[in-house]
Amino acid sequence: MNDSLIISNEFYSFLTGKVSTAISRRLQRNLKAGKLNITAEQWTILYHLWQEEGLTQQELANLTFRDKPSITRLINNLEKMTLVIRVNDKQDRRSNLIYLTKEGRKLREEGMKQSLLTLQEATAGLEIEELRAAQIILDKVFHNIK
Amino acid sequence: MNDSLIISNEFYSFLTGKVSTAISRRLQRNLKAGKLNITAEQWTILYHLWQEEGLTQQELANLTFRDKPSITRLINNLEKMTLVIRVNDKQDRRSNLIYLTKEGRKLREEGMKQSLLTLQEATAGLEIEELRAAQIILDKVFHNIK
DNA sequence: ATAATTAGGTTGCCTATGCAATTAAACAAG
DNA sequence: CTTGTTTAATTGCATAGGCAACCTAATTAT
Repeated sequence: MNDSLIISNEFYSFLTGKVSTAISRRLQRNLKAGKLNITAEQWTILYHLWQEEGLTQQELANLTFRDKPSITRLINNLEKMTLVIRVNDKQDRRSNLIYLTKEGRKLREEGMKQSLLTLQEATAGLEIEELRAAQIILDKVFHNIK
Repeated sequence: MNDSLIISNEFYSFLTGKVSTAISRRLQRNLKAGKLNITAEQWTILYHLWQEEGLTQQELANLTFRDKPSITRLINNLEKMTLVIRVNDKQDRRSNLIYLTKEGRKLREEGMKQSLLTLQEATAGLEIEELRAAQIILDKVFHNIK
């Protein structure tokens, strides 16, 4: 058994979600503490819309690494909550352009605040260089299997 | 805006599941290619049982970082598939001890093979030292927010 | 002993996800 | 044109997840 096998179990458990689900749950808790009634997944959609509105569902799927049906349902729920609206694209009638409602825009400040807090909690005591190093390694992993 | 904010977006997207969902999907595909009709989540349960049978559901919950209801349902499905069985603990009648069936044990070789393949695909071209470094950093993150 | 608390599991409710199949619009080729 | 292909989105089906409430068995305290 070589070195890569020796470390595999531990490393595997990290990559298969241990850390990311912990972060996701923490984000969820922080959002709730900030009186935001949205899920962590809904946050990822809103996050991109807070940066740029009028994205198509396909673009949101690419940005959040989900499949199209997942986006359809997330947008369904966000629309029910009147945080976003679908606007049919006049240029390409197959596409929906997703816009925030006033209500959706109002959540931006608190949403960004709670996600930044989550990030700070997650990376407390870590050096910038460590974070960069981890990012580079994870990036390589992602490109291997994406 | 300080350094930690500058890198936050990228790093955040990695931590919130980009890499782990990619691995999970790859594992799922590899299991299927190996003719194993189990989900990646079921694999994580079987993985621990292949190492030690007779674990309680609570122990499996701790090992896989899931809550108890999630384990209840995973075991329900695995039991329906006749891969595991619940055995009521005579010492502590609150607990179920989970054992593999013959059929469940038979999946071990192929299951481990496909997960090892997935790990190798994910970490191709990476140095052992890089993996160790990433593991240490992710471990710190996990301990910050677990 | 008995009451109060803790611990293991289950159920209900709601959200999220992946895959496969489908519809409808856009585009390309003949 | 019109046929064939690609692309955006939706729907169906099945699994999985968290949280809260609950039940029962075990443990602790009085």
